[in-house]
Amino acid sequence: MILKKYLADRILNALNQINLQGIEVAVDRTQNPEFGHYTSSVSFNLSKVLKKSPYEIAKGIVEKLDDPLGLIDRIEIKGGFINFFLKETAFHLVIREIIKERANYGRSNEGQGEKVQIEFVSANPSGPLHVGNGRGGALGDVLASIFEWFGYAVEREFYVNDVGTQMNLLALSVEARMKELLGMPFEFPEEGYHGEYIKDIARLAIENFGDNIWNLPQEERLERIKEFAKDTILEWQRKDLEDFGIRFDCWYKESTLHKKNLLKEAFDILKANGYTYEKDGAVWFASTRFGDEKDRVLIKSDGSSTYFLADIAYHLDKYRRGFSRIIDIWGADHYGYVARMKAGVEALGYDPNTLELIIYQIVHLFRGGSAVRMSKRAGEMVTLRELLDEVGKDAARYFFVMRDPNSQLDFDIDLAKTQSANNPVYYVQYAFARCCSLFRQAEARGIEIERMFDCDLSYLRDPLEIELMITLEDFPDILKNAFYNRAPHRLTFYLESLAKSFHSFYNSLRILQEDEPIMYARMALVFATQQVIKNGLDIIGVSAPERM
RNA sequence: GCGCCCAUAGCUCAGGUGGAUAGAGCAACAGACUUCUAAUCUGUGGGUCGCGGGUUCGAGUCCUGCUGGGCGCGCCA
Repeated sequence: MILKKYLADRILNALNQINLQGIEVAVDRTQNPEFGHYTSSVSFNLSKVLKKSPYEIAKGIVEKLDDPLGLIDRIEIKGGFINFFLKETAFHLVIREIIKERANYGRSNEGQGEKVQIEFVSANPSGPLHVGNGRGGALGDVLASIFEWFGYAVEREFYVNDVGTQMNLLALSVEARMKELLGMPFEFPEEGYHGEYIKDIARLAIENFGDNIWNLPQEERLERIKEFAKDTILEWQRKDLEDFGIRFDCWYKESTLHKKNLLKEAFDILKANGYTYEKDGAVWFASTRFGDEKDRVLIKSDGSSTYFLADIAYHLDKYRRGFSRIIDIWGADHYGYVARMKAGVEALGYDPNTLELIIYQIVHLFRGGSAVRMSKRAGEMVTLRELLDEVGKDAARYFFVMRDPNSQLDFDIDLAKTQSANNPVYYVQYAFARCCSLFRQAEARGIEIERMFDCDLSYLRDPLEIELMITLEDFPDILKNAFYNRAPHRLTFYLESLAKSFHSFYNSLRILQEDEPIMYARMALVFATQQVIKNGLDIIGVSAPERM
């Protein structure tokens, strides 16, 4: 980014001299070496305003262009594009920058410590996490890291729906399985949870409670079973997420909202603002006034509140906790709630633009080339735990963030498991391990590794070296791109291209050798590469193994 | 029926704010290890960017109408 920024600044400077301010200048990498290292198409954008041809404008800009650091070798104007050919010394600045910044290369403080909350996963405590939760988890966690890299104070939060009929159903389901295991007559609840894990909980519950539980009145017994089942499942989820590399700053329980009387408070605000009305014995929220398709019920005719009201209360609480930006990450099946949620916060009096809803599409698992069938109803979901046990944390995280959240994800379990070139995770990790191995080798040979930090980089001039340096230069830009577009997958694509660049370089140019000036310069390049791969993998939450 | 997402090479997918000849991985084929890790590299072939219009210097990208697939449209949670 330092080079692109430098060139953009040069153009801005030149535009200033012809009295043009506030223009957005983009400088990009080129696809074709014929067009130089970097290019800008500003002249096309200015052509309308200035009523001159792009070529004339480009010429005007180039005439006024300065080069205080002396990085530009030559400039060509082709069809209005301004093509920059840089001297090799320009790219050496990138290496210097990385050596200076190290683990901070790519960071920015533009968030200035602003408080941001990202809420994700938030699975119901009615069963183990499934693979869909894995995608939401990886996406949320990586986005959170990216926000941190941009200087935001990020809180990761998990919302626990520990209230409502589903919890009662859970208790009834477990109780039934307990009776079954004990050989007692039992009746399985109509809409109960059928998964095998219910039997596991039942087994644990029998162990935990002993025979005494059956002496309690049913209501109390179910209450105890409910608490036990919920805690057991939450513990499973917490453990799964930890093994998945995710640690939440806060597990926020819905029951807390009730204890703090926040549902009533939120309701009163909506009412006071005139957005509620009664109809058919229920109380409604006029969300259509904020663009929702239809109005929504807040309080049902039986007097109980809806899940939606709890959600409004929850968001009220989020704002009160001082977050200036709130991000909810939801699966595609929750898309229908986006409009009403936005309407909710707006009706509470907050700027709906500070609430961001990120929707990710569903995950399909593939094994042996065919889709793995899953049925939520029958409780036949592939759990996150099973996936983790099978493919490991690194592959799982990488694969989940590998795709645009807007696209459905085909997760190829076989591919994630292969320890070969086909697996992009290994490909990237291997590049890192190679760097490490090289420094081990250097150490074994008694090479004074430290000398690379202030060596003469002018020996880096091979096209493969230049290409690698240009790729390294790109990292902060890619990160910015991933940040602004909430698109972590751009990072995985970048890392693969960086690894590719490195492997090509490594394969055809000798690093450790007799010629010391060349050796140290190349070692510095390897060091920079190693650092950037590490930074990228850190953000994704994938390990960078020193040996493979 | 309505809303949203998706459609790019045989397969899986990249292609912020419109920029030059649309890219990568896999698969296929042909090559490269006495030398720093071959979990690597080099080369070849492969395309009506779902279809039709439109906007403009320029469209895979923006608008519009279709087609096909996914998700959602409860006083469920």
